Amino acid sequence: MKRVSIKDVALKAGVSIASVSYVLNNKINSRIPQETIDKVKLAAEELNYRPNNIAKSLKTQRTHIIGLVVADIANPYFSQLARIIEDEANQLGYTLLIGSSDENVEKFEALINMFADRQADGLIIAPVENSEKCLLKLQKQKIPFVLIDRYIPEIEADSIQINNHDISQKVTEHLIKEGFKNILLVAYKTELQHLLERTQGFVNGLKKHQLQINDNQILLVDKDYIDRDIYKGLDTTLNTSQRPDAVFFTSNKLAVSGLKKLTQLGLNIPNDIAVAAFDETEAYELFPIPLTFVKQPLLNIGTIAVQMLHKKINTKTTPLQNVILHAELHIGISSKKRLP
Amino acid sequence: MKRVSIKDVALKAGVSIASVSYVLNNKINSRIPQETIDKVKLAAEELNYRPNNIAKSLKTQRTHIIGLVVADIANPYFSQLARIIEDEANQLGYTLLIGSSDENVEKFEALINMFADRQADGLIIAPVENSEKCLLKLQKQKIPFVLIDRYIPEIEADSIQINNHDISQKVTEHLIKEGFKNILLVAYKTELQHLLERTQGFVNGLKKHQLQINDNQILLVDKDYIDRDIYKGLDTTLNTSQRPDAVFFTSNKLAVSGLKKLTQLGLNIPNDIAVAAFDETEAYELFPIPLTFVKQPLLNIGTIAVQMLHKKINTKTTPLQNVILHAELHIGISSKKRLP
DNA sequence: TCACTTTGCTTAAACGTTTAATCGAAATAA
DNA sequence: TTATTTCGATTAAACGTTTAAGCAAAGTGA
Repeated sequence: MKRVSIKDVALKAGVSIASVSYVLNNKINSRIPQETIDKVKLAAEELNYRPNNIAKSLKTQRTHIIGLVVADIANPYFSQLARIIEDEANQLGYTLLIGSSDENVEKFEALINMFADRQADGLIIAPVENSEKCLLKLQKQKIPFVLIDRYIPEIEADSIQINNHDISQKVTEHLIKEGFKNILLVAYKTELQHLLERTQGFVNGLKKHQLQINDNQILLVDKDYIDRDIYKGLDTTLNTSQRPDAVFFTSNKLAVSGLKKLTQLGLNIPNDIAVAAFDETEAYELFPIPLTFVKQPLLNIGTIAVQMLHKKINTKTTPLQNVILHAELHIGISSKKRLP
Repeated sequence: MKRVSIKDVALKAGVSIASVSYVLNNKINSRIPQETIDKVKLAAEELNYRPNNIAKSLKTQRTHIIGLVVADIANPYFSQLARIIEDEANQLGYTLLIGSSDENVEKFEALINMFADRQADGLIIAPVENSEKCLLKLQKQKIPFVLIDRYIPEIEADSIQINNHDISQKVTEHLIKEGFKNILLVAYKTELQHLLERTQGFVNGLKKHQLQINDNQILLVDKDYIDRDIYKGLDTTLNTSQRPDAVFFTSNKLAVSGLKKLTQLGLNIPNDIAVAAFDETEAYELFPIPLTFVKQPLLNIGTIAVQMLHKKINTKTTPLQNVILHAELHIGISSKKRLP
């Protein structure tokens, strides 16, 4: 039982395949009378015709596919974002292809190549470290893309970011205003710009309030050994004379790992140690007390990303756009100073 | 700057396009001498030739695309599973297309149609309620698929399930053995077979131990109003004379919502009320005490699903397979009887 | 009436592959 | 030498569309 093609419809309607194509695509320069239109549509209906997208794509050079490259689709941050992007993409007639890079350049490049080979109309990308050449190649190939979550200073590309520096400084100042003197920052060992900005925001927050920064006030964590590094780091730092009275985790995964450890240590939050975290995840909801966290505007990030990409796909020359969205600080109990 | 095609390679290598195709696909009936092979490969390399998958698909009727239909990619259960499936699919040379149905038949059917229109080689499907006709249609179209997580008794299809009934009965009996007398089951208001089996396992667990089941011992929740129904349900049931001393949540979302509520009510777990949950999610890790939960073999579900599908795609006549995998009961503190 | 435009529709090339069929030259066999 | 086989490669059709170009018939204006 073969698929029914435009040819079969043409035969049944008693017209040429060109006419069928024109009718079915509404490419009617007012040269096709209603009668023919009806004939064709009826035939298509009766044969239950479904257009062959592959043939269509071969001819039109459009696939109506958008590729999404995230670090890990199993990470709630990215899966929530992916869901938003999926909906918006479908809305605009695209199908979404998703790939996880694991923060690994080789995998990243393989994904990009795969999407390029599949001739995705455009890409939404959370770039990894050292992906500059790969992105440059993409630009050379004239495949439209927009960067999300992260951005690469060396690359002039459309992007959607959040105010990483400012919101981090805000978190820091919030903790300072609450009266915490010795805040520990837990961050990734990374060169990713958006994460460096979070650290910089922290540093500038301290500076602004004339607080000195000592060396072990920033705990750097290897992304591949989060639990190990955080457990060890917290163990040692909590035993120093300069024991921190607050911790600021700069990602959801760091926060989850850190909170587990603090709980295991039997520390009361915020009485023994205050906590602020980045991102929002279901996990925070089960923490015994409401957490203070930075809420990213995921809905905006996702929908704007798709819309920007859509525009780029359809009009070759769009001016470069670097959108900066604002994250919100949600203040819970975890960052409240204990009453003396 | 046009894409380089097989034609360009042929020209550069000084051979016909057929030869190029044969060489590049290793379709060599030992009729092509090494010299030509080298020539072609060199030319392809130098021109940086990338095959056009669309043209390839048009000709071969294979897309090397697998479609995955889940209820919601933002649900950790599905995003974890999706990640596993993505990796295994890539391993076998497929690209993964993901769609979320929101447990809605119309969206479900739209997704299936979209994947069919894109001529996915096969589908991995978590079917929704009332999707029978849609799945039958898929069978008629001879598109290979395997069902995961759920299954539809009316449809004879390949599937991968877990032992929902038995593991639920095991959870129930575990609670009974711990000494809990009045266990509340929190379940979805649904006809989905795998969820009914969880309830049935609970009922049979009680029966086996000669415990009677009274009406308000099962709290049915509308999936679209989880928080509302659970909050109200727990409020009322906790105020009855037959106050439950343990709760068994039959999904991760139900558990997260319920645990939030129990915490808000200031109840101590397990001293005031014991808890067991289904599925595994990051959120459980931040709950103050280790939870008792049912751990599904996600890695096996995902990899076996892809492998089964792969086999079905490549050999038209594979016997129907209904794999049943075993979930594990992880016993934490949340289901421990308080010492009297 | 004739020239020209409009209308309605068709023809045919093209998109980039795969692959069966074919073909000439060289090698082997008779 | 001639017939046959093998080797190495090519030709051309096909996959299912889109779309520029073309064409016959009808309509219009002078």
